Amino acid sequence: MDENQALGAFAAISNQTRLRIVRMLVVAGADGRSAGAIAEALEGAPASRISFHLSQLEQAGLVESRREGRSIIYSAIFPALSDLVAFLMRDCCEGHCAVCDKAIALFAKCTGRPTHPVV
Amino acid sequence: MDENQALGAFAAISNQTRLRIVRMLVVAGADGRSAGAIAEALEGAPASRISFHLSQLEQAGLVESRREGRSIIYSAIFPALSDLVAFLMRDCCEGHCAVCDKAIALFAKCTGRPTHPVV
DNA sequence: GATACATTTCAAATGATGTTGAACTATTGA
DNA sequence: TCAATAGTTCAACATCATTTGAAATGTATC
Repeated sequence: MDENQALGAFAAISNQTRLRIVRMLVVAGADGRSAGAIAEALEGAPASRISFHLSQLEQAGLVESRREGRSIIYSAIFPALSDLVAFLMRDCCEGHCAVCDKAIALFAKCTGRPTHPVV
Repeated sequence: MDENQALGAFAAISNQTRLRIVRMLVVAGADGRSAGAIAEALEGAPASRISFHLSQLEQAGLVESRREGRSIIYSAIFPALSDLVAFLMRDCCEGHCAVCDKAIALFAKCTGRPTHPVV
């Protein structure tokens, strides 16, 4: 992850609607959630607005989409989230912080599947 | 950390100058860095601009400042950073992701001091 | 192949953010 | 107390992001 990707990703989650979507998709894991279900969870939001924000998130590399029948299913890209955290905390305390190093390494192992092996 | 604090924090680090400052202060650890030293590292930036961004970061709760003689020293607020990460990844995979839970718990232990005990 | 459903695209209006230099405040030391 | 150093505040200007409904696209079902 380079600086521009990180800036795009942070800009993406600095909007209320988009932050809510990302958190929703983090909880949903690899299964993801359809655009319609996302819009419904964010009650009162017109479809065009959700679509705009979903495409911003996809642009930022934080979520991906796949078509399933009439629906489009969005899911979080977990490696992108862990890279983002790593970008922010890298070289913490002049590189002498073993605790952060460990946390960064652990985040890199989250795949979005609850069944992944516990390290 | 509530949603509004998280939104403010993400907005803060979605600007190039501010992201560079935060990363610089993450590396610097608890010692921090003076406003002048920060401006110098970001060559070409007028003092008023750095000052504006530092106050935005302080407003967002990500950095704090203390006066030392003529200088004002800024440093990262490490618990705020770890809370921010936790806010984003909380309840990952419907709460069934032991790896993320572990990583979140570790980040909470980083104090910004390279000498803190390795857990 | 017509209809309903799920979602995206578009253009116009609105609102929020970032940059600049000049003037201001606070601290130190001669 | 005067000058030098370190940062901050201000107001004007420029730029970018968000919301909206209406129209368009792609997919399933009758």
